[in-house]
Amino acid sequence: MERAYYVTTPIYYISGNPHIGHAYTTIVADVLARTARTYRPTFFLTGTDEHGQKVANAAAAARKTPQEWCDELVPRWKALFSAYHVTYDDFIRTTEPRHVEKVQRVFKRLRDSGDVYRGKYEGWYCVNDETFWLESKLVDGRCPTCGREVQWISEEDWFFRLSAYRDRLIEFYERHPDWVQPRSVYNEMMAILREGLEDLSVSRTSFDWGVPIPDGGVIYVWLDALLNYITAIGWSEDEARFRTYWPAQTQLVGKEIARFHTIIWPAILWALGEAPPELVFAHGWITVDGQKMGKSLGNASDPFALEQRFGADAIRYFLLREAPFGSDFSYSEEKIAQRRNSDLANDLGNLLQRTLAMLRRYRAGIVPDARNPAGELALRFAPQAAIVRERILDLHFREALESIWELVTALNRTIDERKPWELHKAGDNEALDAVLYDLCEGLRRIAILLHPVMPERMSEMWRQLGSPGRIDDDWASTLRDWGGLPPQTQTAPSAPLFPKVELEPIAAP
RNA sequence: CGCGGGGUGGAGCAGUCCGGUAGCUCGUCGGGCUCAUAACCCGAAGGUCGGUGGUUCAAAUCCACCCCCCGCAACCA
Repeated sequence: MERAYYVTTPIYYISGNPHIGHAYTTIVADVLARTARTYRPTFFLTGTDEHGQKVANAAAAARKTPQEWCDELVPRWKALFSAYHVTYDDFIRTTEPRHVEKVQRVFKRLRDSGDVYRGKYEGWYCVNDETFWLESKLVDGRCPTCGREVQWISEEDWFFRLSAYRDRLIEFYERHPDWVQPRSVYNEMMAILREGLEDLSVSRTSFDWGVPIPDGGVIYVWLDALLNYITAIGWSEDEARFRTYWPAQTQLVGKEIARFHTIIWPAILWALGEAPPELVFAHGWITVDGQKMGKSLGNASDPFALEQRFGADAIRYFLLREAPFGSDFSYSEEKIAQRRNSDLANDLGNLLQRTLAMLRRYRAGIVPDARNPAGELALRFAPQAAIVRERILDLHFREALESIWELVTALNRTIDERKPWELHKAGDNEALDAVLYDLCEGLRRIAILLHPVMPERMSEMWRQLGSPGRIDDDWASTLRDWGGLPPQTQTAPSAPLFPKVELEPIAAP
């Protein structure tokens, strides 16, 4: 048995409603988790980041307490993930006692070890970004990232000795050139490391919505937030469980928070005597028609509306198929519609339909007994499971889907070449049975391979094929022999898997 | 000297780190098929890989300079 697979998303900062970007990261993590579950123990964590001044401000503006505000918003995230068939194993909220008490324990431990010390901090602080800025970085006296006004803050703070870990970080980066991906982010982080690191202020006294420090103030929200990845799996509480999952295999983050996860996070872990995650992957952003998402673009990016229109599975497919994972990519409803119609309806859905139609017409919908493990298709499919799994877990989703689509095309081509209708007319039952069996078994395998990406629609495909067993069982058993679909299986054709959707009418110029 | 992303057949994109026949999807054109969601299969046309110079036997890929586009307007992943 391989070591457990632990995958995390960032925990989402709930200062507003979720949007498609939140869905994106979480869907990616779900695909990884579902794939990993087909062969090894897996744990998939997501959650919400609920402390900090920005949340306190948002709550105050809504005339609610911060806790009320969070309690009302969290269900929207859970509803979003549910709408997109996300199967997280745990959803952690940073306001939960199980998290808060461990964060305090971390703080105490770091204080005892000297990694956190008392010092005075003066500097410019951006409330919105929860970040201190050097005067030289300010743009016209404003925050260089968000353009808002910054405040001069002078306070006694606790500091994390981040600078002490710089050399170790550089060495670690050099020894593990793939630990931060994609390459562009690795290079950027390495540049930051070479420039030098300052110690990090890890306490706040100007507001109180955070994890309390015993002698006053609250813990800096980023320190609080980062720790979720270990508090959720029992750090300092359930040693066996913690050792099962840590270090995480894959931590997904957006590129704007890469620095926290690839510089501060490993340093904190080292200070605690723990190893850094094996991989931090910083993905790009979704843009709308090449522009950043914005209110002015209407509700186009409302993930609930998108789900209603195209279906969760089609969007999951689109997000993974459209662009190489890591880079920014432009999405539009038109592109989603095109992918859905072309790849899902025409290539895949239609393949299922035509196969089951022929089976019903020629064989009363019953799978014939004609397994041929040495046939061309069987050989073609044999190596694919391993390839697909490897590509997915390497986060090469597009390549994984392309290799599955080669199989879809192979089945469509098979129909054209072996012409079941002619075999039927000629009364060549043996050849007809053989091709029908190959098609059904091929489809069953495609359903299994695509299940992590499109869990709901592939379960429906599985049902129409009449396949016994679980679609999400261990691939080692479901994909072992060309013959997993038992002869005499009664198929159950029904409505098209992916009905075509109308393309958006082109707006008049 | 602000930061970042990008310029590859009509459109959208891979390939660039680790130089060696320029690939994919859509579209177009031609052909095939009739089982199927007017779907499917085969073939073809179409590219001086933003520009200039350099390194090299060989450059989309490495180096230098230059040009152009986009984002950095909070539903920030």
